[in-house]
Formats: sequence, structure tokens, C-alpha cells
Amino acid sequence: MADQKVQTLDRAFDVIELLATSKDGLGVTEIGQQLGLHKSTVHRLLNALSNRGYIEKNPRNNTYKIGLRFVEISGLFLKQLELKTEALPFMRRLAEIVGQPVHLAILDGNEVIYIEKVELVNTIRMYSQIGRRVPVHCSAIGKTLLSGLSSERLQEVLGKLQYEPFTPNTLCSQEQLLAAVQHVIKTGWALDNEEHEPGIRCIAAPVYDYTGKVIAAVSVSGDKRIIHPERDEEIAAHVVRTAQEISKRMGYIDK
Amino acid sequence: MADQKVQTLDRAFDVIELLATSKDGLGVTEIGQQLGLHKSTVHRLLNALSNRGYIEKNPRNNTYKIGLRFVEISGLFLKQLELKTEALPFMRRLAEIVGQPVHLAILDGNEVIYIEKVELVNTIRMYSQIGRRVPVHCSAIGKTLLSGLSSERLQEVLGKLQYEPFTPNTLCSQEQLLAAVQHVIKTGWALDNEEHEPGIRCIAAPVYDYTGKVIAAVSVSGDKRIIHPERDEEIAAHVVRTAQEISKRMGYIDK
DNA sequence: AACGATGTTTCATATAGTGAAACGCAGGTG
DNA sequence: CACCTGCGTTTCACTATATGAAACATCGTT
Repeated sequence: MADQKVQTLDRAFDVIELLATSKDGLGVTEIGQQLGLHKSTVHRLLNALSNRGYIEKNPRNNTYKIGLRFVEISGLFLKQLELKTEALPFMRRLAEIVGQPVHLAILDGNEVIYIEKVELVNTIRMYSQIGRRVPVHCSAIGKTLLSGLSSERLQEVLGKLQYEPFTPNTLCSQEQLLAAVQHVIKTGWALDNEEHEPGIRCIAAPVYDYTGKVIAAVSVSGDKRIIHPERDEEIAAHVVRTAQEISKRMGYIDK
Repeated sequence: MADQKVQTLDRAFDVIELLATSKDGLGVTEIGQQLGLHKSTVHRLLNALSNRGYIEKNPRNNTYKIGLRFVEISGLFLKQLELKTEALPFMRRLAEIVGQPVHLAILDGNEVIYIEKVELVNTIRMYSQIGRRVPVHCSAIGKTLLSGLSSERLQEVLGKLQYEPFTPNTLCSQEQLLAAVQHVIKTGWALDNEEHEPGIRCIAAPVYDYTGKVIAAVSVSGDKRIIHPERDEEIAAHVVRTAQEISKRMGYIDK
């Protein structure tokens, strides 16, 4: 049966999860009392787990806490995570919810590169393609990625941009773009209000990894009649949640 | 017996550790073959672990990999780590190896604050005290902590320092201090060559946490006849190793 | 010194975990 | 299309492992 239990494993992880939420470490008897296990059972499990480093004993007061081996296993796992692989299921779900194409992109120098894209069958064909570069200053994703830069690096990038006007709405100055980036920092999401293509609006949010850095941005794009200004907050909420879920997959630890 | 095994736990963690070092996920039969376990045993363990999220199954190709629950447990643990608690055993060991007082300090604005200190019984009494602030520009710890700042923040701090000369060796200019900080970045450790107290030399190295940021510095201080220039590389190696061990405890993931 | 609580160890016993066997399924081949 | 192979999944008789009651060791408190 797929949901068959293994009693010893369940007990061991009950112990681990209890210790993970306990700040000061717990003793054998205390753990047994909180989990309804005999103290000799707890003692045996703790010994086995500490032999492998998943739990550590404080010999001064005979309390146990989570061991470094958890961090090591987690680190091994995080190191080999592939953003696109982790992101895809969440992007698909977002595409289904909003009914519009979803992109994942990163910053490369002063440009945005799309690295993943999900679109449903009967949505309008976006010009965007995986691998395509788009300008930072007039994309929601660009502003989002800029929001993750240090102030110094941001100034450097802003100073190098060309501010080519694509539409009447394109932000054409450093001041305007800086204000937009600050808005992202404040609200947690960015808007492209027909700034790159006439009739196309876009909403994006940042993706973080375990170091707390912005590593990518995820976005929804579509015709202005669908990504209508009245729906901005609603759609932004979906995009932000998707970005948060991807961040969690990448090991981001909430403060 | 303290090293008594719990077979089921050991088998489960063998599976976990195999998956942690396998990039693409493994199937039931493959895991069984590599660990010398029957595939029905492996299947049961995988099911139990995936029910709790410690392992995840890829339903497309029936392979298993480490699950997000490991990252969550690790995150819970890392969030509540206390630097001083984790650092103390390593500081004690360093003090025993070098035979001199060992400090742990952080940056507070433009000053260094000692937050922990270990000294052996018969070492010379340092003026340093826990809680004491010392100037950034003429301490090994100060230069180490400066090395962890962004370029912009570093310039900001360097611009605000007073460069009060404590000894003939004190670095008295922004250029000198910047060069010293760049030396730390390059070599991984910093030297106070009688820059703060006549006759006292000091060697420090940076401590990182799981985000990859410099959160503290650890140092050894002593009389110049003991912390002799001829011993700098040797002592620096010990200090760097101690800082690396503390970093590892704080969840730092090596690249 | 006595007591109480906790941690540690022992060992008889019950049951949880094991693995052999069988079955289901998917992909490859002729 | 039928057959074969390998893998994943499930079943169940059996036994080896994990359990917990009891005893012992240790430590802090009175």
C-alpha cells in the first residue's frame, strides 16, 4: 500500500521534527513524554541518529538537537538544484490560473534573458522565445531583476542603459526607472504597462535562492484587455505566490 | 550500547545519502542494487520517506530524489543557530593550538564589537573585553569584516572613519586601509601588525553563514614575540581553518 | 545520606519489517 | 501485433529486529 507506514522511521522523524522546532534541545524523557514513546525507545533512536550526525548530543546537559548532517544533506541537494526544473510545475499552474503565457528569466549583464516559457494551447502567440534577450528598462522582469541588485550595481547598470523608446509608455530616464525599481522593492512585484510592446502588459515577481539573493524573475504577459489594470492586484498576487513557491523550492529561508 | 544500530534507520539514511549524491534521481531497483537491499524493502522505505516529504518521486520516470522537507528542517535549524554557541568549541580549540587569546567579533556600523572571547589561564591579559568596541581601521578583525562589505558600503564606511593613529604602524589613510582590505579578500585573512597596541599583533579570518555573507570574524591576538612574523602563515592557517569550521556550523555551503 | 528524576542498559517477547514470489505495466524488438 | 524483459508494486509467511518493562547508574537537590 502506497501509504503504508514504517513505524521506526515515523518515530525517528517525529523525534527529528520535534527537535527542529525546539530551541534549546530536549532530553530523552522529555522527548518520550511529548511523543508518547518509551524513553528506552527514544534513547535508541537518538543514539542511532547521532551516530550518523543527524542529531547531536550536548554532553553537558544530556539534551539533543538537530545535527549538522541535515545541513550537509540539504546543501548537497540545493547545490544541484536546477531552477528551470523546479520552476516548471509552478509556471504551468500559473499559466492555467491566469490563462496567459508565463516566463522565467535571469539577468545577464544589462539584459534580460528568457530561460523558460509556458503557454497554453490557445493563447495569443508571444514574440518571446527561450534564449531571447529583452531590454531591462521596459520589461516587468527587467525591473524585478534590477530590484535584486545592490545599490551600487544598480546605479552602474542604470548608467549603462540606452533607454530606447519602444512605445509611448517606455520609461526613458534613469529617474523613472529607479522609481519603478523602488516600487518593486516596496510592493514585491513589477508591471510592464505597454512599455515594450503596444497592447501587451506584463506582471513579474522575484525568485530567491537559499542565499537570499534574487536569482530570477517569473512573469505573466498578455493583451491589455486580459491583463487589464483592474486585475493587476489579483494577477500580481498569483505571480508573487508562484515566485514564492519557486523560491522555497530553491531553498529560500523566510526570515 | 551507545553505538548500537537501528537497522531500519540505517537503511533509510543509506538511501537518503545515496540520493543526496545522485544528480538525476534513482529508481527502486537501482537503489536496491547499489545498497544491497531487496527492492521491496527499498520500495517500502521510499514510500515512508516520501509520505513525509523527505524524498520525492518523479512520477514520470519512477525515480526518487531528496525532498524539500530536508531543506525545511535544515532551515528551521539554521534560523535558530546562535553564532556564539556554535563558535565557542572551535575558539577554545584554536586557543589551545596557538596558546593565545581568541576573539569573535561583528561589525556594528563603523565599529568592531567583540562578542566572544576565549583565553587560557596563563596567557597575558588582553585589554579586550566582550562588548568592547574597537576601531575598524587598525584591527585584524576590522579589516576582515570590511572585506565582507559590498564595494559601495565599504567606500561609505572608509569615508566615515577617523583614522586615529594609535601606534606608528596604524594605517592612517583610506588608500592604505583599502589596500589592506583587498589583501584580505585575496588571502582570506587579515593582520594587525602592532597597529592598535604597541607590541601586540593579531590575525583574523571571516566567518560566513548559509547565505554566504560574512557575519563575523575570528582572531588570535598576542605579544609580537609570540605572534612572530615568521609564524604568520602558520597561525593564519589555523585561524582560517577555525573560521571555516564555524562557517560550516552556520550552514555555509561551499561552492 | 536520602531522594527523585533522568539517562542508560538488559533481555524476554511481540510484532514490525523483511524478502521471496507473484503480479502489473511499459517499452523495446522481431 | 505478440512476445519478452526489466522495473515497480503488492502480498504474506516468517523471523529478526525493535520494543518496553525492569533494573541499574548518575546527578542535582534537600
